[in-house]
Amino acid sequence: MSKRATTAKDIAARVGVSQASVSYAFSSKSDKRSLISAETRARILTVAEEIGYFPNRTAQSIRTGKTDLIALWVPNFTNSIYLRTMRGIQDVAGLHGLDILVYGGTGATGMEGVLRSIGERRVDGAILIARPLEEAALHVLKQLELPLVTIGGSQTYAGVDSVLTHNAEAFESMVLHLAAQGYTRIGHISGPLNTPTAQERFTGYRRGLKKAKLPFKKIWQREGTYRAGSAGDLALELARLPTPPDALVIANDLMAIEAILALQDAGIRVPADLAIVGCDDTPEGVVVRPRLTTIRRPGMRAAQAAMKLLLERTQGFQGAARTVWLEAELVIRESA
Amino acid sequence: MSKRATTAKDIAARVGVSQASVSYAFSSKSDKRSLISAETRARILTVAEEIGYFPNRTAQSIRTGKTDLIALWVPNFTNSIYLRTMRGIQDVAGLHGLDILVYGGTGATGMEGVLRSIGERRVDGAILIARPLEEAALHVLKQLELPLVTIGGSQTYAGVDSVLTHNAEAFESMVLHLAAQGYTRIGHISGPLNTPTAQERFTGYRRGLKKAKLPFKKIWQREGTYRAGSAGDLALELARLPTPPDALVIANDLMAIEAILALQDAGIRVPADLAIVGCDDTPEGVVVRPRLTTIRRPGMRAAQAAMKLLLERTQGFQGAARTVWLEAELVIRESA
DNA sequence: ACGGTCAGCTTAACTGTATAAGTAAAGATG
DNA sequence: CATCTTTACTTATACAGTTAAGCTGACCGT
Repeated sequence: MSKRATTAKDIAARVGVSQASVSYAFSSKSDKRSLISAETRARILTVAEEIGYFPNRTAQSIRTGKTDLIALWVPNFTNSIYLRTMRGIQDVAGLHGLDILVYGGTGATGMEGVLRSIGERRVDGAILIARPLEEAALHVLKQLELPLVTIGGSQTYAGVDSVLTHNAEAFESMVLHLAAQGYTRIGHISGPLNTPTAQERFTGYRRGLKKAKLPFKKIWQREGTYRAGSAGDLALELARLPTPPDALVIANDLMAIEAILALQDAGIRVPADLAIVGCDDTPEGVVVRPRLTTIRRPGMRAAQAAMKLLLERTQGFQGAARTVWLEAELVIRESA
Repeated sequence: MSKRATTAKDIAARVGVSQASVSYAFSSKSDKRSLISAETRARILTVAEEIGYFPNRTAQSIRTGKTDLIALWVPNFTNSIYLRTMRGIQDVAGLHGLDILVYGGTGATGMEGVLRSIGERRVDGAILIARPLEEAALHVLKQLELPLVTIGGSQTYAGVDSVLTHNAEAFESMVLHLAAQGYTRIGHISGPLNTPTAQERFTGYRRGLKKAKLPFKKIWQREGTYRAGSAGDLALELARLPTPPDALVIANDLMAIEAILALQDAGIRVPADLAIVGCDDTPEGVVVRPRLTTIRRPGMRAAQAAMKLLLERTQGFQGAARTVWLEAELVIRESA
């Protein structure tokens, strides 16, 4: 908004009509009453084109009460599944004329700053990807009476629509897949067990063992961080046990790949000596040798489901909070 | 904006002051005139907190002429360098109270839709990452008289601030590095040669050969796509030449990794038989064995530089268009 | 010829905020 | 003690649009 942007009034003056007519020219949705003649409309649009005039969406918002903006709050996005989801949300949003305000991590001003901004901007809705919500944050968001959808995180919140993936089931299936391949000593490296996702995956792993009638041995289980750095050592620890596991279900691809590389560096063959599976289907999984067998969460479909929930709310749906469950998919490659 | 959001007027009524006082309470920047007493201000803020009131930024914008919004137009973000840059921009923007509208690819409504939206939203500025701009798009953007910064793309546009990376120099250095390692038959797989980036990298490669006094052989050069799918075959073609190159400079990591994997599948050792280097420093490069030697473009610093240019413009700087050049960095790992 | 309808405009009243200008009371100054 | 400041408000207007309501003239049927 360098100098002074051209306004509807400018166009009106130039064409010789009232400002209201300019507004009608741009919004004419063949309504009940006749609002403007095709001729006048054409004259207005022509001049607008020449001058380079667009209606000011900000001014529109203040009158109509809609911003056509949705807030998207993502974790420090490095994980490609969030990227898929972001893309999906963008695509659907684009189809509905919505633009996206992206908030990353806790931003420069912290969680509170993000919430404040979301509130001040009067967005039409918000989507939170894989964000564990603290009580205080949830309270603020609810007070905004904002259509709100969470994606992932293995958790729902009272009164909030959410899209979740059947993670436990996927891990269960993965264990059954391993069992079917003949693996019998299946270990696990989890995420931080104070997070719901890590718990859920752990649960799925144990349910899988039970269904496959395989033993759960605490000694074959380790708690990791989901992050880079420690999974290699944990995998080596397990591999060097007197009775080592013959397969390892690892809670995400990042750790799984670290494990593969560390094992190989130590001369342990994957999957011959120790099979490895991960979860997330990151691009790196296709590059490691052996290619990583993993679980693909439906990022794109989650995005679409979330947008559907959100749009229904913005269009007035008032019912109770809903939860959409999506299936994850096994991607069988070479590491198990 | 479900029902009717609470407004400054509501707060005013509740506290028993005028709407203007509420406005002053929120904006009081110890200015020249005394605008509101600390006492009244506290009462107002307390009530606002209770009700959960935030000033409506949309309404503020229309009055002040600033949206505190910047548009960020990124390619179909799958490449991690764009992620680094996005993160960097977010961080800096956050520090200045700016929120980010993200537009991806050409959006659902195409390039025109994106431009229209940027225009209508009256953003305070726009940053375009690695977007080759068509004449028409550039025209529209200029007509908006919008602070505009491009990042990457090896191209500048008249009147537009830009941040570029010394790509040619980096490729030149890389060739010199290879020469220093004793490689003498250095080939190249480029990106699509109708793009400026691909040309620039090609140029750097040739300049490197010249400086190292090594021959450029057309037969050791192939044109790739930057995308997945073809680089493996091209690398194999080169490797099977009667006199094959002993090192390959490849225009990006994605193709370089494909090349490594394809060569290894064919029993060709990397780097013993054929060394490979890439460009971008993607996370996959750390996962391939041998680890990929590559060029790291300064995504974070590019973001910071771009924000600096943009902020200067939004704060009124009117000078001629500037170009900031950044150095890329060699990341020497194992593949060469 | 005359009231009625309706298309096609204009006028005016909003939207939520910032801010200039006005005002009443208290405090400072001579 | 009268006057001038200063403080702390209120009132009113502007921002750039939307939209209800009013107005005008052309066309219509009777």
